Amino acid sequence: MEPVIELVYEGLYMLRIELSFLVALAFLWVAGQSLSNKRVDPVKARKAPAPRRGTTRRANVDETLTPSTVDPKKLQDPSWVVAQVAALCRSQVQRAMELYRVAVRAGLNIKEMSANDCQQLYSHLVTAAIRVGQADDALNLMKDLRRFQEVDVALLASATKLCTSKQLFADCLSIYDFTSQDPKLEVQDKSVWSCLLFCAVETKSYHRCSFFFERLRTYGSPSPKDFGNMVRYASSTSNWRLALHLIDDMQKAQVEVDSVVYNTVLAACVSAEQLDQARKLLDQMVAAGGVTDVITYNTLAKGYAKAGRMDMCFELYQLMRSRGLSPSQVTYGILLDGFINDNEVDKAVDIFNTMRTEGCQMNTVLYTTLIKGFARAGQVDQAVQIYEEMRKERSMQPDVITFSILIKANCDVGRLEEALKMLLAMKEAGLKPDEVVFNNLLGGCINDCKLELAKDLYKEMIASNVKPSVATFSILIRLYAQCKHWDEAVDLLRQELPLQKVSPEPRLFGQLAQCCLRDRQGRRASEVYKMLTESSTPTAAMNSTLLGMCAKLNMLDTGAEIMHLAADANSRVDPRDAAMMLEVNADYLGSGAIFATPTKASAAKGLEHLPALRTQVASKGPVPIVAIGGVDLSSAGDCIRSGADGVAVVRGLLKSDGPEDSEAKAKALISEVRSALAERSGE
DNA sequence: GTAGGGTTAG
Repeated sequence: MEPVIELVYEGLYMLRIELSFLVALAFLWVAGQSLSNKRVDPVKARKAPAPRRGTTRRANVDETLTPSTVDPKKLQDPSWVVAQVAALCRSQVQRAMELYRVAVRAGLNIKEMSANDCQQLYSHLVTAAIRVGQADDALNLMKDLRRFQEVDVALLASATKLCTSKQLFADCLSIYDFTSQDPKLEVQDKSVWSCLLFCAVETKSYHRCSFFFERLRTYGSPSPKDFGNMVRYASSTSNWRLALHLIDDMQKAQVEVDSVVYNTVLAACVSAEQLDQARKLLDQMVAAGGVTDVITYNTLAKGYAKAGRMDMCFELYQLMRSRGLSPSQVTYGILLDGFINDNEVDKAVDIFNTMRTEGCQMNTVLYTTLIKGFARAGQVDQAVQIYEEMRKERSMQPDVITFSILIKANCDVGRLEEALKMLLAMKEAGLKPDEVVFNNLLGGCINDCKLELAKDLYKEMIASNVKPSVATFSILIRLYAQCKHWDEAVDLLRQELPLQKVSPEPRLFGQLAQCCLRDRQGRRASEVYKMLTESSTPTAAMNSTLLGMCAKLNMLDTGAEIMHLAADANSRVDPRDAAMMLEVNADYLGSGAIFATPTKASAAKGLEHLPALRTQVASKGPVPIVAIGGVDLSSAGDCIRSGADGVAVVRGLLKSDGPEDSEAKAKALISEVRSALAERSGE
C-alpha cells in the first residue's frame, strides 16, 4: 500500500499549482452563485416601498437590463415601465432613474397613463431617490409629476418622513415648499408637521417653526419631541417668553418635562438676560423634584457671572453644594473665570484651592482660565509658568485658545518676539492658528508701528486660508491710522474688504473717519464718509459722532461736507447736531442755508439769515438747497408755520437739475418761507 | 437635544 500512497502524493505534488487554481476557481464560482442568487431572490431583496394602491407587477422583471438598449416599444408601455422601475428601485436606483429618463425620451406618454400607474411610478422613484440621498432628484421628479397630475398628500408625506430620517433637512423643506404651492393640498398627517418642525429647527429656519407647530396642533397633540424642538427654537432665538410658555403647555398637556428641556428653557432665560425669570424657574424645578442637576446650576451661575453678579454666582454655588450636588470642572471654570473677570484674584485663588482639596482634576479649560487670570493681572511670567506646567502633563495639552491668550498677553506688554515664538510653538504642537490668533498678533504690531511684520502676518493669514473678519479690519485700521498710512487705510476698506468678501460694516468706515478727524485729515474723513454712503445709509448716531468731533476739533468745512454727503444719501441728521454745527459756524449759515430746528427759537435764528440768502439768489443764480433729515423742502414752510417740535433741520441745496429749474425752486421756497414768517408775525 | 476659557469698538 505504501508505494501507492507515495505515488498519489507525488502526483498531487506535481499538480500542486494546477490544483490550487482549481480550488480558487471553484471558490469563485460558488461565491458568484450565491451573490447572483441574492440579487434575484425577491425575499432577500431590500424591502420595496409599498405602492399606495393597486398591485405591484412582478412578472418578467429583468433587473439586469441596461436602459439604453431596451426595445423602444417596451419603453412606451406604461405597465412595463412601471414594473421595471419598481423592481429596479429596490436595489439599483440609478438604473431606475435612467430607465425613467430613457422612457420619457423614447416617448412614454405620462399624460395618458392611468392615475394609478402615474402615482406608482413617481412614488417609487421619489422615495428611492431620497433613500439614496438624492433629494434634489426627488424634487425634480415631483416637479415632473406636477406637470401631469397633482402631487398627492401620501407622496409628500413619505417624502417628508424619508428626508427627515435621512437627515436631508433643507431638502425636506424645499420639497414641502414646492408642493405647498398647490393650495388644495391639505396635510392632515400630524407627523409630517413634526418632521417639518424638526427640519426647520435643524436648518435654523426659525421663522417657520411657529407655523409648523400650529399646523401640528391642528391635527393632533404634540409629542415630547415636538415640544423639545419648539424649546430648542425658543432657546436659539432667546425667546424666553415662548420657552416658559412651552413648559406651561407641556404641563397642561401632561407631557413630561425632563431636565434637558428645563435646562434649555433656563438657558433661554439666561441668554435673554432674564435672570429673575431664570431664578424663578430654578425654584419651580426644585419644587417639581428630580429635574435639577449640575448643568442647571452651572447655566444660571454663568448667567450671574456674565451679569457681573459674582455674589449671586457664588451664593448659587454654595446652594448647589448644600443641596447635595457636587460641583464639576465646569462649575469651577465658571467661578474662576467670573472672579478673574471681576478682578477678585483672591477669591479666584480660594476657588482654586477648594478645587485642589476636593480633588478636582485640571483640564485644558481650567489651565487656560488660570493663564488668562495671570495675563489679565499683567503677570505674564506667571502665565507662561502655568503654560510650562501644563506642557509637562502629557495627558493635557494647550489648545488654540490657550495660545491665543498667551500670544495676546505677550503682545500687550510689547514682547512681540515672545509672541512669535508662541506662534511657532503652537504650530509645532500641530495646532493651526485661527483668526483670533492672527488678530492678536496684528494688534501687537500697532503700538510700535510694525507695519512690515503686520503685512507678513496678514499675508500668512490669507495664504493659510484663515478668513479675516470685521475684527481683523478694525485692527488693521487702527494700525494704519497709528502709522499715519492714510492711503493704505483707505485702500484697505475700498479694495481689500470687498476682495476678502467681508461685509462692509458701517462701523469700520466710522472708525476710520474718526481716526482721520483725530489727525485733522478732513478731506480723507469726508472721503471715507462718502465710501460709507456708497454701501449703506449712515445712521443718525454715526452722523452725531462725526459731526460732534468736527465741532469739537473746529473742522467746520469737514462738518459741512459731511452734512452735504448725508443729505445726498438721505441719511438722517439729528436736529441737535445740525443746530450745533449752526452755532459753531455762522459763516456756514450765511452761505445760503436755511435751518428749521426743533425749537421755535432756533428756527427763528436760522431765518434771520433769510435776507442774505435772498441776495445770494439774486446775485449768484441758483442756490443749492437740500433737505436733511428726511424733511422735504416744500414742507419747510409748514414746519415753520406750525413751529412744531421734532422737525429736522432743513438745509438748502438744490441740486443742478437745470439752472432755471433750480432758481425757480429756490424762489418758490423763499416765498414760502416768507409767507410763513408773515403768518407768524401776524399771530 | 442642555453648562465653562480667546480677538475689535476711544
